[in-house]
Amino acid sequence: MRKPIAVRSLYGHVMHELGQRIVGGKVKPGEVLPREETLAESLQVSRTALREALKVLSAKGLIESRTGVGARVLEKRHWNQLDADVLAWRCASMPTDDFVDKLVEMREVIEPAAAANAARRRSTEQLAAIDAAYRAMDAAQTLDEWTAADLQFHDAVLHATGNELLQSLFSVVETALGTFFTLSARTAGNFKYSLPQHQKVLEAIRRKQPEVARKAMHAMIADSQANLQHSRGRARKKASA
Amino acid sequence: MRKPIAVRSLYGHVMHELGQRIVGGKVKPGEVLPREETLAESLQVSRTALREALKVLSAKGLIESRTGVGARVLEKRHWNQLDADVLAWRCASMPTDDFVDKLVEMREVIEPAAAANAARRRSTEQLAAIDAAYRAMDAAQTLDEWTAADLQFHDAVLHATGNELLQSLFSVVETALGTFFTLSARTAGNFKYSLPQHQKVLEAIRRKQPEVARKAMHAMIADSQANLQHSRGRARKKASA
DNA sequence: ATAGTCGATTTGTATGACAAACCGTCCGGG
DNA sequence: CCCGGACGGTTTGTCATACAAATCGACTAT
Repeated sequence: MRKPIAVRSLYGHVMHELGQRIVGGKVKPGEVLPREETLAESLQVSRTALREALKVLSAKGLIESRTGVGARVLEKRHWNQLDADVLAWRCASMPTDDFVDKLVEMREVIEPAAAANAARRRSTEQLAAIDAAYRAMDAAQTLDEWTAADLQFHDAVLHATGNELLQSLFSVVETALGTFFTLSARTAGNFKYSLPQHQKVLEAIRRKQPEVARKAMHAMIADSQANLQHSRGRARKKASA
Repeated sequence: MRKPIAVRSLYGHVMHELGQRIVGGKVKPGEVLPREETLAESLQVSRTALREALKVLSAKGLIESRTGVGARVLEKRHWNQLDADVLAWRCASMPTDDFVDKLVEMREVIEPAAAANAARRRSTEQLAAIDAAYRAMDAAQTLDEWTAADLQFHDAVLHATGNELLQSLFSVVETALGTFFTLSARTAGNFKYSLPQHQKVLEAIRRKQPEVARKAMHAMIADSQANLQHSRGRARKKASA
């Protein structure tokens, strides 16, 4: 009796399975899922476990259960699009260019503003955290180390704003950076190319220069976007060749 | 604050009760809740209903259940701060000045950027929706009508960005506007005073002038913030008198 | 033709039972 | 004395079953 290593709880498995089906478009908004008893049987779990999964999906705004009717898939407009799971499900298959653009746009809204606020209000400890992340990026030997340190850097900047609401948007930044690493052309060859840009952000926050920090962060995002466009072009050419 | 739903499901009641206790600070991060059987008894529900509530709270990042240990309240850093329920619970009692400032800050990050993007990309239908909301604000006779139309206006602007991730931040804007209406000094006397500012945003979006729209939205938020500061001053004076 | 009623369907809640994971304790060996 | 492993109590995780409540559609009476 072997169990997968990445052990998730039973209900977690069910939730992911159904969540991916919905977000992936296998069942469309307006449709109703099979009745709980049937679903539970087809997923090999008890109705209890299934129902807990449905409750959480309902909390994420994906479905709505009504007695006598069933669980209906809600319109995308009701989905909790910023939820980490929902974002992950949207990236489960290769994300569309359209979606990547929206992620980049979110970064452009969030991160320059965050950098500016961080430059205004960062504490000494918060600056130290950003600095530590920067040094970890500098010291990174592998792509994995770099990725982890990069995420830590952006998280530390959000944290330094002192606004926990802003920090909760990290799931968006995380997803955006994740797809960037997946799609980007340069990551394989020279994954450290954006280090100087990170340094500029760090220094601006250290010196408490909000507008400098904002522009530095903006430049960094714009550059990574250009990078994406570039690799997109290559992918196109490759596909049509 | 307004009550969205009159009758809630049983598990919904339990979830709100526990959610408020946690967010309100009655049980602090690190503490563990009583065991499920005890909690269920004290809340007069079955373990089934209680567990569904706990699952959803867990999905919102408020608690973590581990077998053999119990349900532990997580650090605030893990909370899903952008969740509509979590925001509502933070406003359940009179929100702290600190929290209101953070809400305003979020608006300053989100809405000017959204207005600019809306001005860039709005469709004819999306513009019509913003226009309709504006006219509803103009025609409002009561504070309730105004409030509803105002929310609709800001939602329509977010929608017009065409970025559903951005639109999911409406819960934040909604909460911010809600506390504004609760706390603001001017709402009682002349609740329509911000109509011209909304008109400027509308016109800029109509004319597809991103930077004009951004500045108009920014001015609107800055003004409402000033308004809040003003009523805060009065509240202070009153309290110390 | 329409309103009201009834019944079939599906979710909501309750209850009891057991499995699985966790924690502290106790015990034995070094 | 110190330390590691086994053991048992505690708590959550999952399952099975039963019934209550809500909903929708069809049928009936007027």
